[in-house]
Amino acid sequence: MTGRFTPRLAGWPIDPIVRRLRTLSKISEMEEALVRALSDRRERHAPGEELIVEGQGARRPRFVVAGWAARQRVLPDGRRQIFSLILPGDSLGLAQRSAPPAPWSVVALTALETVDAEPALDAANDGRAPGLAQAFAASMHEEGRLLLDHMVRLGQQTAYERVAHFLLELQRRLQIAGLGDSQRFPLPLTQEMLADTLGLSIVHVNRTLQQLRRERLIELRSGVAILLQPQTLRDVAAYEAAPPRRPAAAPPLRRQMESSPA
Amino acid sequence: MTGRFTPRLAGWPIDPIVRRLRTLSKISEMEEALVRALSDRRERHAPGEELIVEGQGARRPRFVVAGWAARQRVLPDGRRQIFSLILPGDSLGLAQRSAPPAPWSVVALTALETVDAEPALDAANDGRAPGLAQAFAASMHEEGRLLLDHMVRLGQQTAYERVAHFLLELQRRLQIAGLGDSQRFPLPLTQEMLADTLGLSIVHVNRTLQQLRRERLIELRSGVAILLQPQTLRDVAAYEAAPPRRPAAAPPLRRQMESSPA
DNA sequence: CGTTGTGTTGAGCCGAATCAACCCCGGTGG
DNA sequence: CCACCGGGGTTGATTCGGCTCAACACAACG
Repeated sequence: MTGRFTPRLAGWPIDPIVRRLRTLSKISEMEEALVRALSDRRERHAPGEELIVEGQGARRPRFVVAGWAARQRVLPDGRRQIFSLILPGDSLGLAQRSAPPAPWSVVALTALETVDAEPALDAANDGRAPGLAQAFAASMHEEGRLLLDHMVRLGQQTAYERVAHFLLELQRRLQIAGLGDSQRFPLPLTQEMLADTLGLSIVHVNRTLQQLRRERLIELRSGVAILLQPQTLRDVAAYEAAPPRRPAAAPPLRRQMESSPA
Repeated sequence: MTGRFTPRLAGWPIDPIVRRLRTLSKISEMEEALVRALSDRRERHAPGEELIVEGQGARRPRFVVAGWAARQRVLPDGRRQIFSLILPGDSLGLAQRSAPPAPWSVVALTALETVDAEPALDAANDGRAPGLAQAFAASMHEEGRLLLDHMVRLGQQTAYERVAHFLLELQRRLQIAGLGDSQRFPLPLTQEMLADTLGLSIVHVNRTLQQLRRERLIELRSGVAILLQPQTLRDVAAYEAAPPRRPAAAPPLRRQMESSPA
């Protein structure tokens, strides 16, 4: 389904999770074993299935082993905004244990495989797995950072910049999970999903992707994306993978907003 | 500075904080006293001052007593996106104690007054103030919800909807803090700040506000906003103050994105 | 009294949405 | 085996929301 990238190392299906956690914190042998043991409670989800329903009490925390999901909200008139994509190795509902009803839903975009993260989370919370605890904390911070990145895309960037920036984000995240390399990665999204993510129309996503292909910056074939010129993409998208460092522009102000009807 | 709304009850300057915490959780007498005692460590900030610098280690947690601030990021080319406004009663850096460098900055938009929240946070964390602990947790969830609301505005709504929706959010938050009522509230923002918040140009913010005034939905005078027809605004903005409840549209899918160069 | 910041207004342009076909492909069922 | 169907991708024509540019008004301030 997700192409040649997904299974790869048969026998180590939860590898993406371990790989990602390792980049977030130092994980002990015991902790890794604990995570690998999660594969017991595996679960499959069909595309379109809602793992978290907006306004409902939280479900149990899960890790995504394979497939993609989306955190989203749908407006009364049918418009939908995808807040973030949930990729293999990502967690889901970690912070929602004693939380109020979620103001968003999570739906499977592709065929999806998850495992119950509760045992790992418990171990982290009661001090048995400090490495995991730190990794989970880091994971939640990363999530927040990605959310803000996305907000900048939506609020400030052009379609061209948005697509470039978003592809770079996917490349980086998927490489961390052990899927794809510094250029190629699986991209099992329809243009409609991309549109709902990036706040663009389907047609315009299509044309923007074509422009990027025409300019030989990217290549798209059968669910696989290739960044032909990652650096050029980073330049056009003002993409910075790591926490940036700037001189800080602090705009002052004097008066308040006034209105005089002309 | 912020007009007739800000000081009001001289002698109870941190009232907004207490009011807001009360709506988030049940607060005991002792906890309230603890919060009121924070006014010791008051601090003033000039407009433009950066309370949190992007990429820097966290500063201590604070409550805003009076004035407005913004959580924002500035792009290399000068564009800036304001992620959220921080109003009187709001907290600042509650979750950033043992956190990595913030991927955003916080700057004072008006003259600002804050107090050190550390004593309250400590009391909440070590079990002395369970009510505060719950209020802080709720506060962080609220913050996340507002962030997602904002993302929907940026990604899916028109300028007209965005402005209406945003004004409604401000009205609700300020009323909770005890500033303004169900219609009027202080609005010490320049149109440029509004533009950077809503992802619009200054000129277009101006025209959109004028349209809302022309249609007699709002009124703006010397730093005070009045929602003349809140319900109409709610309708046009698809605004829901409380966690919504929908039938859930789950879009299925089949194939992956394909590309055939025509 | 100039200067600066903010709000306002008009003209023109452009990025992106909309509308409407059409193609290709895989699946289905007669 | 093939006609049909539906989802996804592509394309052209057209519209339009929002941006840019440019000027000007007004108030606060030094």
